[in-house]
Formats: sequence, C-alpha cells, structure tokens
Amino acid sequence: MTRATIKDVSRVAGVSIKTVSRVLNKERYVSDDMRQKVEEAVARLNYHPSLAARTLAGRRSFQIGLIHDNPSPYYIFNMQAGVGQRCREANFRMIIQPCDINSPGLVDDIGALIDQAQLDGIIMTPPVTDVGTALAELFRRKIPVVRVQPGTDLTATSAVYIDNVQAADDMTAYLISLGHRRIGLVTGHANYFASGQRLTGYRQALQRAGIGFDAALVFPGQFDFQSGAAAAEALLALPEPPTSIFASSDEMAAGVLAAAHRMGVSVPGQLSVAGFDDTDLAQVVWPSLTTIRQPIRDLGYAAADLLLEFGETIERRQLPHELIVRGSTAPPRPMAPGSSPG
Amino acid sequence: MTRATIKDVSRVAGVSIKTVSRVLNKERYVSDDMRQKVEEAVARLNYHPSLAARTLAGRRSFQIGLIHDNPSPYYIFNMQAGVGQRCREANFRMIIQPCDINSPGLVDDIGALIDQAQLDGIIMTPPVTDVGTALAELFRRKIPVVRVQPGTDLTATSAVYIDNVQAADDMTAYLISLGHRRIGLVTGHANYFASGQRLTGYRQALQRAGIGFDAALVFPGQFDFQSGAAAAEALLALPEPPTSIFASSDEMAAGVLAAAHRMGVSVPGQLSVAGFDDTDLAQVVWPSLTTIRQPIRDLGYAAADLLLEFGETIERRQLPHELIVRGSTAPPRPMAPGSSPG
DNA sequence: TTGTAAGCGTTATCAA
DNA sequence: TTGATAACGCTTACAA
Repeated sequence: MTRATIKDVSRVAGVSIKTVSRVLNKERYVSDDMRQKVEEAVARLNYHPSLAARTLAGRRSFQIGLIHDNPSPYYIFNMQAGVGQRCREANFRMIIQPCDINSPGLVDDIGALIDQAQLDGIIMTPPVTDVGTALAELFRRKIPVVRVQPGTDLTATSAVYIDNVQAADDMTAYLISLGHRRIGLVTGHANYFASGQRLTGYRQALQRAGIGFDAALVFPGQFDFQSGAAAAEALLALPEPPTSIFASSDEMAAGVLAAAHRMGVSVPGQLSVAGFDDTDLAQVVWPSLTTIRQPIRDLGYAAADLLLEFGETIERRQLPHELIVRGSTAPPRPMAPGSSPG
Repeated sequence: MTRATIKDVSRVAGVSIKTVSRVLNKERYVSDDMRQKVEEAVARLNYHPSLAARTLAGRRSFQIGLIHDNPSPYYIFNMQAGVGQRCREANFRMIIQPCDINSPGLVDDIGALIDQAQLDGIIMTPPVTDVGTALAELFRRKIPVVRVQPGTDLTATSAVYIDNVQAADDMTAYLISLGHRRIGLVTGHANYFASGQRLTGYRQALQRAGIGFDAALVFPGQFDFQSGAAAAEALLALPEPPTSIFASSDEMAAGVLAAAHRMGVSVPGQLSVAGFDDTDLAQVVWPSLTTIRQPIRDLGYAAADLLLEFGETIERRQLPHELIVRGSTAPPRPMAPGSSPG
C-alpha cells in the first residue's frame, strides 16, 4: 500500500485532476456537486497532498521560517507556540532556524534556507531583527518579513512589538504610586534597543511625578543574573539606598533578589523588587516578582498572522504589555539611618 | 534574478545535469576534474538545490520529525538543540510537531505529517513514546523511529535512554553514604514509567545498605511543584521525619524546598533535598539542588544520530546520567524530638 | 566514468 | 464551470 495521489482521488471521485486541485486550494468555480464528490474521495483515501509537489509546481511552499538567536528556552518555546498555532490554523509549516548573529556565515545560511525550502516568509526575533546584512539579504530576495520587537529601521518591514517606553513608565509610575521616591534602575545590555527604551520610560515617569533624576540610582547591567546581583550590591551600598529596584529583565531581577537576601535586606520589607519578564520565566520561577510581562506567545501569533494575512504589505501591530503584581510590592518604610520599625 | 537551478550549474560547469547531481549527492564514479568544475559553478552561482524537487524525485526528503507532548520549555529546547545539531551536520531538516496524547486526532495528525512532508524518520519523546496507537501507525507505514526513554515495547524501535533504576539507586546510595538513614521519596506521576523505575532504584539502594523499607516515607507526587510541596509537608509532619527527601523530579524538589522553608525547617541544616533534573532546569534555577541529571541535549543528539546512521535497524543506546552535587548535601544532624544543636 | 530520457505529484495555462 | 497538458527541478533507470 502506497500513498494516495491526486490521481487516485480524481479516479475515485470521477472527476479530473484539476478539479481535485481546485477543491484542495479552495478555488472558486467549483460546483457543490463536484466539491462533495472530491471531499468524499479525499476522506476515503485518507489523502494528504505532497508538499514537495505543491512547492515544486506552485508559487508557494506553505512554509515560513522562524529565525532566532536567543538563548532563553522559555522565550523560544513561547514564540514557537504562538507562531506554530497560527501556522497550524493556516495549514502552514514552521521551520525553526537557530543562528549566531556573530557568525560570518549568517547571511549565507539564511539565504540557503530560503532557497532550499522555498520559504514563503520569515519571522525574526531579537537580536537577529537588527542585523543589517541579514535584513538586506531578505530585501534583495523580496521575501515577506515580519520582525518581532525590532530596534532599527522600524518601518522597513512588518513588525509586532510592545511599547517598551510605556511599559517602563507604567512600572515606574506604579512604584511611585506606592510611595517610592528613590527607585533604582538596572539597565539592560547596551546592544539591545529595549535597554534604552526602558531607561527612557523610567525617566519619563520620574519627571511626570516631579522626582529628580539621580544618576547614582542607575546601574548598567547585561540582562543576566550576575549583573543584576552586582547592581543590587552597588545600589544597596549607597549612602542613601533606594527603597525599590527596577531591573530591566527578569534574570537581573532574580539577581537583585539574591543579592538583597545575601546582604540581609528583607524583601519586600525593606526593598521592593520589580522587573521585566522578558523570558516569560519570572512568573514560573520567581512567582513573587512584580513584573512587566511581554506576551511572547501572542507576539509570535501576531507575527505569523501578519505574515500569512498581509504578506508583502507592511503592517505594524502593537500588543499590550501587562503589569503583573504578585505578592506585595509593599510601600517602603523610611530607611533613614537609625530609624527603626514602628 | 531568479534562483539558480541544476540546469544553470550544468551549463556553467559545462557538464551534464546528471554529473552535477552526482557531485551533489557525493556519488562515486566522478572524476576529480568534473567534481571541481561542478563545485566551482555551484559556488559561483550560489546554488542551493530545491528540497522540494529532490523530495519529489527521490526516495528521501532529508527531513525528520520530532514529535513531543511535553510542557517543559527547557526539556524541549535542549532536545531540539541536540536533534538540530545532528541534523545540521547531516544537512537534514528537523520538523517539530507538538501534539496532545489525549487528542483523538493524534494518530491522524502524525499520519498526515508523514504523508505531507514525506518524512524520512521520526523521533518521539515521552510521553508520546508509549502511545500504542501512534506506534502502531508508524509501524504500519514502515517509517524509521527512534524513541527517547521509552517505557513500553522497549525493543520495538530504536531508543536512547538513561537507566532510571540505576540513577535513583545512585542518588539514594549517595544520601546513605552521607549518613542518612531515613530518606523520604516523592514519587512521580503514575502515568510515567520513569516513576516506577525510580522507586525501584530507591528500594534497591536501601536494601543493599540493609535499611528497611518504610512505606510511610514514600509519598506520591505528580512531577509538579505543588505535589512536591504537599509531599514535604506530609513527610516533615511525621513523628519521625526523614533527614533527607529525594524528589523524583526537579519541580517537585523545588516544591520540597519551598515547603521546608515555609515550615521553618532549615536546608541543608536539618533536611537534605535531592531530585531528578528532568527538565534541565534545576541547575539553572535552583542551583543549590543536588540532582540526577539526564543529559537531554545528548539524548536528542544520539536519537538523531541513530535515525540518520541506522535507519530501520533497531539500535539502542544508553547514555550516562550525572549525579550533580552543588552546595552541601550535609550529613543530617540527629532530629530526635527535643534534641538541640551541638 | 559520463550522459539521455522518463518520471515524481502537484499547479499553471489555456482551451472547451 | 470543467478538463487536457505542459511545466516545476530534481533523481532514477538505463545507455553509452
């Protein structure tokens, strides 16, 4: 017993091959009578069209590529889930392509993938989104592209994103609303555009509240646990330490927590910790953290949707972020030297 | 400018199409002269053969499927990394297929995937490995299959695995070697074969050490955080509580830690906690945990290797687990009621 | 060792 | 609204 082909279906249904093809592709100009016959035959033979043949003969391959260079399993997992979901709905397949943005072969690899698989479109996630040479290659090939949270050439391709400035503003404003006046900020890796955007949001909220910007409260990080911990140590050692620390990523927030713990600073009693849930991991692993959450899965779904619905047309879609408060981000007690709890 | 085809290459190289094909497929009986001409033309034209055409014309699709129903991002990520690595080396592509083992359409979905993509082979991870209907469908189609850590029909397909009995034995023996005599065990989800195997290893080590099996020290869990916490609460409330708790998964071990913390039991001062690092997450998120680690990425690599190297032949490959001790799994202090520290 | 010709299973084109 | 037929880019047989 070998695979059923379109020929088998046409024979069983008693119609021409072309008619079967029409039904398969939901083309117009097929009578209900024909359509029904074909559908019955397809079901009876358990027929599934060969993707290879469709790709070779037609203009589409029913495949899109997801290109990433992101070491966070949670990020990738959720992104795949979202893109995969939309692909399934459209009967498309998703090809995953991990890569290394520092590899000299990056552009060639992407080109080879597109050629070999005849991809119908590409989704890129940060930081691949902002590799100029890769983008140029895609333009050259005129292949539809959707970028997730791009940092440069914002209008060059379709894109999905959250507003990082607003998100950081929201979190900062929330902390201020609880009574915090000295809010430490651990910034993100300098290579990521999100880092600067988050700093901007932080400053914006402070200014609106009439709180002066204190450069001593801003400490550079690299998005990782270590730098979060280092930042917290520095910030908590200040003559006038912050009552709250806002880390620009969840891993750094975890680092802040660890350092505070090590230094005997009670959380949230003496210090409120907040962060960005960049990897979708914070809520799972550090459930008490107050975070700004990017809806990674939704971003993936929206990216695929844009690609499948609009193709070459450039569309942008902004998704809402969430401020997630779990446990208490308690209002700070005065921490003036010598003060003691009520 | 359109894609280069094999015809273009043959023209540029001044040889026949078939010769180009021979070089591409590394067939024998090609003179060095010809080979060189072809390789130059390929490089010059930046030619990448169409997978669709190769699949349609040939017997192979250069694609294998990875089927999973596993909610752990870390597990999936590492598995993909391992399988993907081996695929890249062989110039194969990996198709990811998430599924739901309780869905009635499972078998049909798998069949459709194989038909549409003409997959050359399938890798399955638990718990899909042990779905009889799915396995039967694959046998019917005579497609090469490699299962990761199968629980049933062990010799039915090629497989890669670690020895769970030995692993649990190792950990239990290690705890005993530190002086523990009362070791609690939180078992895994009853649906997973690994659960029973780990219980067996635990009992085996106890017996060898001449320690009687105490059913009161074994508490059923479901592999998740909650049940780990519940188990710890029950075990620590025993009249004679264990000095050590061995959880059959990392998430449960985390639950044990949390519960101990909540109950004011100091770790590792009064209680040693150990676990299985099933998701490859323990070392990242709970770095102090003593764990038995499955090398997930290596399992994936080995699975793909088996599939690509041996195809239909049934081969089994056992990989070593690792006992990872970080921080101290301190020997227990006596915990008799009323006793006080040194 | 190299080349020729006939498919592979679809879709595109054009005619009916 | 339906159908015949020529591609699509490669591999497989088979010849030379």
